[in-house]
Amino acid sequence: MTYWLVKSEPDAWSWAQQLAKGVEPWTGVRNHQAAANLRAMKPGERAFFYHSNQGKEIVGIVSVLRPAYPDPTDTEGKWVAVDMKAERTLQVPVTLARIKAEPALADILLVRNSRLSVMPIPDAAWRKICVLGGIAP
DNA sequence: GCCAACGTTGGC
DNA sequence: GCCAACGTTGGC
Repeated sequence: MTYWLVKSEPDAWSWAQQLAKGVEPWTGVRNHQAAANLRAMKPGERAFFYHSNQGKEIVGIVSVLRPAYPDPTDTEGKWVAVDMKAERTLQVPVTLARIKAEPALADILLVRNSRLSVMPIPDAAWRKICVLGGIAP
């Protein structure tokens, strides 16, 4: 069971929209490392939903409803999408600043590689962020 | 708005 | 195959 984090610019797709819609295809990933992570996702695995650019905070949790399939927005057919389902909203959003202030979280890819949009999150970091977010892991 | 980090493109 | 130029992402 791997935990994940996915980024979305709230201008393009916000947590409020995800909550309202429930299930949404996660499309448009055009980076090989991120795409490899999408391909590794299994149904039922969970991911933090992070608002990039505006907010810069983890706001919710989604789960993988449908694993990797050809991204319908890719005409060449070489990239993949997954379907994400809204699970729950964090009691307290966990900001990037808060994460950076936490020595135990200094090594996560969100901090180490700010440009990666889909990444795995180690179990211990997942639990820590859930605590910071005011929810049970 | 700026810029660092990173990926991609194209000339050689 | 190297690397400079350029574009994009995303934090500040």
